[in-house]
Amino acid sequence: MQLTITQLYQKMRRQMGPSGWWPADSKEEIVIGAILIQNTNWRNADRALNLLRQATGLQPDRILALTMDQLHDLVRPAGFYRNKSKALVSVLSWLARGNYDYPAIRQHYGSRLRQELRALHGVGPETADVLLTYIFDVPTFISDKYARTLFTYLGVTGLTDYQSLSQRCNLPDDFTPAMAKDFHGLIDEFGKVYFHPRDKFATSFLSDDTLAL
DNA sequence: GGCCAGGACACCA
DNA sequence: TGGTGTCATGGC
Repeated sequence: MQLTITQLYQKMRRQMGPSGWWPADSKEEIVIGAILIQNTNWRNADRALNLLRQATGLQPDRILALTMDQLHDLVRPAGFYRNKSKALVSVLSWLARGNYDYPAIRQHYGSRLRQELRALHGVGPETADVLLTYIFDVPTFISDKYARTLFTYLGVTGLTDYQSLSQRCNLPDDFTPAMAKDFHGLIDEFGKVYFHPRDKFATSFLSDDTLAL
């Protein structure tokens, strides 16, 4: 069957249930996790997250009070620890300037919020969209590797990099923040189950479907 | 022992 | 404006 974005979301939601994404106890934990997870498996990112939790309770001001050597040691298990430490400092100190008042920050920057996020060190196109969706409640389609693989699986061609899909896929206006969060979670959970390195296109409940963008 | 994981950036032409 | 190299760890 030929599906729209909304129909695809509904079908995945029916088959898989709520994704529960992003699993975290606070928005600050999501911000930190979004940086630690970059190009890294969750096991390693979670190790670093737990080291940071033990050391600081994941309180941004306590993280910003660490020396760079201390931060490096905590972030190390996640890999790219120099880059990620620098990214944590740049993003958390920017949020600190807004007193971690996310609605107020969103209000202040308005439609320029994404470009402000992109200007922070360590925030590329994907992390910016993750922060928009999960921190600022701006429903955004996150065209990460799993999304591109899924959409290719559904017959969409030419999805070579992040922006190739990002430019073509906007969420319908009726997508709420909760739906956007859930949709991304479902896409990534689907990818983990059905897209293995050796068998990228396993049989699934979407095998007979195509997608219309 | 190579490949990969919920990317981003510096450098270069 | 794009293409390529680098950043790092741990599991399989």
